[in-house]
Amino acid sequence: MLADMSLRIALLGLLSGAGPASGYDLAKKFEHSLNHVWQAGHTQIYPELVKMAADGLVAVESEGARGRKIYTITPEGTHELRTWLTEHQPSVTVRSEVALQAFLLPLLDRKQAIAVMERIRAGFEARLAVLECQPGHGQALGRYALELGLRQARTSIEWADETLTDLRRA
Amino acid sequence: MLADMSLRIALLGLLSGAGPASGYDLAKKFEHSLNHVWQAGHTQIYPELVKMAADGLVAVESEGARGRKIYTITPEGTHELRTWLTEHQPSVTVRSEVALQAFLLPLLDRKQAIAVMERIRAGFEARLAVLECQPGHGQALGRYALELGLRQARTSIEWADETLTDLRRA
DNA sequence: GACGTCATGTAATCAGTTACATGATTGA
DNA sequence: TCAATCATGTAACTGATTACATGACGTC
Repeated sequence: MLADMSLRIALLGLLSGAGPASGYDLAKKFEHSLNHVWQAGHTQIYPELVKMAADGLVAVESEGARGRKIYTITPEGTHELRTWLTEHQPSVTVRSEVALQAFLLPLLDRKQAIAVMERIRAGFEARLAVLECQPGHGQALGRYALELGLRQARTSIEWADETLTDLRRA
Repeated sequence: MLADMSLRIALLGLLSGAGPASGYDLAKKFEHSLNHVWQAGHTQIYPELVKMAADGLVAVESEGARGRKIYTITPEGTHELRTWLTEHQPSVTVRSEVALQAFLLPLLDRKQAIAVMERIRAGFEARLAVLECQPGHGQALGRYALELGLRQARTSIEWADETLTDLRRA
């Protein structure tokens, strides 16, 4: 078993939850429903599907028009997915440019710090707007993650507002 | 200018905010104060400092005992840092294993889903405990980011609790 | 002298992004 | 016929992790 399985798991999860799909379809789903959870472009997805097929986790169900290849999850793939979900302790490596800017904010003078915080706030606001427009509130896959994203966005906006108040008062 | 400056910026920020330091010192600071914002080990930091010195952003101030090299930020380094802070629009690429598990949770049956959520909750609780023990509440650098981290951890725990209630009711 | 911490580095590998490349189909 | 979208891929590069390697200094 590989060390970092996240991309495979995300792909297996989509195939399991939303049925057979092509690499192209999966890339679209990454762009839309998965974007606040994990990211991957088609250049990463296509080769990964080939490797996963070689490992027996997925199989090409059929080849449609325009060379479209429909992948299905195999029983081994389903097993791998379940094992990861129930047994893998998720790592908590954070790498956030926003948090980094917040971390370094005290290096700036008051006026500049306020301007940076306002931009950060606007970013969170935009993110919240995107999540609110997202379907999947009632949808099976992704509804819990969406709720978490919404709450974190709202919390972040509150934090930005209070930080701005603090900066303006000082 | 490079595309991804985050590691450089983090190093410049630490040198600017906490004064001259060795690669070893900087690696320690990454482990302690920066860990909830950005991650980097010494194997990434040492070569990066060499490149940054070549680019004139930092300079070796002195060489101490045991081959210890003390780096200082240069005026060009300070300029690069300020420019990034005030002008760079932070990217919002999220890659969270926890959120991925939450996303895929509906694939599991009720009992398993509850067990996974309990583990996720425990993870957030542990994270909160670490952040609460962290100094830097009053400290210059990192206090805003710490406050954001604390709020997000608390929000995540609330989300986990309500999700658990929801799962148990169903 | 042995152990732990301080202190620096390289090499191999893996994950992820950007740029490049090709061709089919659909609709204006 | 032209443009947009569908659909797949490769190659080069950058960022990050893991494993390996070395040696100095302090203290028990």
